[in-house]
Amino acid sequence: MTIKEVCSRFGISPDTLRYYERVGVIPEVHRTAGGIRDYTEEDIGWVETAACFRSAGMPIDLLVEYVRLYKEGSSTISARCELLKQARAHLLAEQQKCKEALKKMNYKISVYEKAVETGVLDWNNGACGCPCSAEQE
Amino acid sequence: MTIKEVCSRFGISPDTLRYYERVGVIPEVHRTAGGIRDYTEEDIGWVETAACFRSAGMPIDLLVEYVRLYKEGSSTISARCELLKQARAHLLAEQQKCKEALKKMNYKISVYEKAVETGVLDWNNGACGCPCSAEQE
DNA sequence: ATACTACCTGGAGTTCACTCAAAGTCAAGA
DNA sequence: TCTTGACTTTGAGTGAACTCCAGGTAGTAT
Repeated sequence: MTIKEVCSRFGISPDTLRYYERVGVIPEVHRTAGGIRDYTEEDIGWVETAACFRSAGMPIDLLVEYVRLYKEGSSTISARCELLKQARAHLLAEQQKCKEALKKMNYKISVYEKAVETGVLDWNNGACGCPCSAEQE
Repeated sequence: MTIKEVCSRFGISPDTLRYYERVGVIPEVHRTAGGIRDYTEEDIGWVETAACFRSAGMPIDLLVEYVRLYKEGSSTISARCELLKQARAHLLAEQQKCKEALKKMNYKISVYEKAVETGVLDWNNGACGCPCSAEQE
């Protein structure tokens, strides 16, 4: 599979894919005799994993370290397991932050929707624990 | 409340707080006669909101635009409402990406935990739809 | 054989969100 | 009053993650 096909499949630019390979977010990709990248299913699996974790905000370093350990072979299995658990903690923290932001956001939107109807913003902070006191008008 | 107290309350550096004010993520903060920032409850409300949304990955521009509209007064209420809905969509997308990454991560960890016990990595891709074919060893 | 397009590399440039430094001011304690 | 330490501004510097560019090669269509 060409780089272009992989790009359109995952919504990543060719520059980004080459960058990922260069810094080690994914292992070296298979090439044609002429030196052009020809992604195997295995390569694509790595790209999908990298794209998934990156889109969730996982830092590059962590993915690079994982690939480094992977290349070292089965002696690093437990190290990789620890790394993944650390990565999971990171993701759970991100998810929690999203949740909190969404809670706050939903409250703000509900107040604004009422205001769009009535023309008056009516914050009711104490009741919801949402710190919107700064926005009384 | 001094800048230091606000910082320790939200885990933000003084530089970051001043930066937020400078670029307009939060409105101008109240000052003492000597020109030193003295955060009111209202100011703190803005900081909390900014910190919450920023930690969830909301871009600075969006928050700046919201504050800009807020300062323009009640004529921008419906515009602000639209902006918040757009922001919510952004957060929901983030949350979804976290969820997908966690699903993949949990599968990988489960495989690795088994491998740490047995010493053998045993991917079972077809069964879970998880693209881990790149990591068979 | 000749275009033409997509790919290659190495390295420089960009964007975002801070973060730091320099030089000066404010405020409390000895 | 002097010192000390926290605050102020302006502007430059940093790190992460791309993104672009120049100059060259691969592969296909005519």
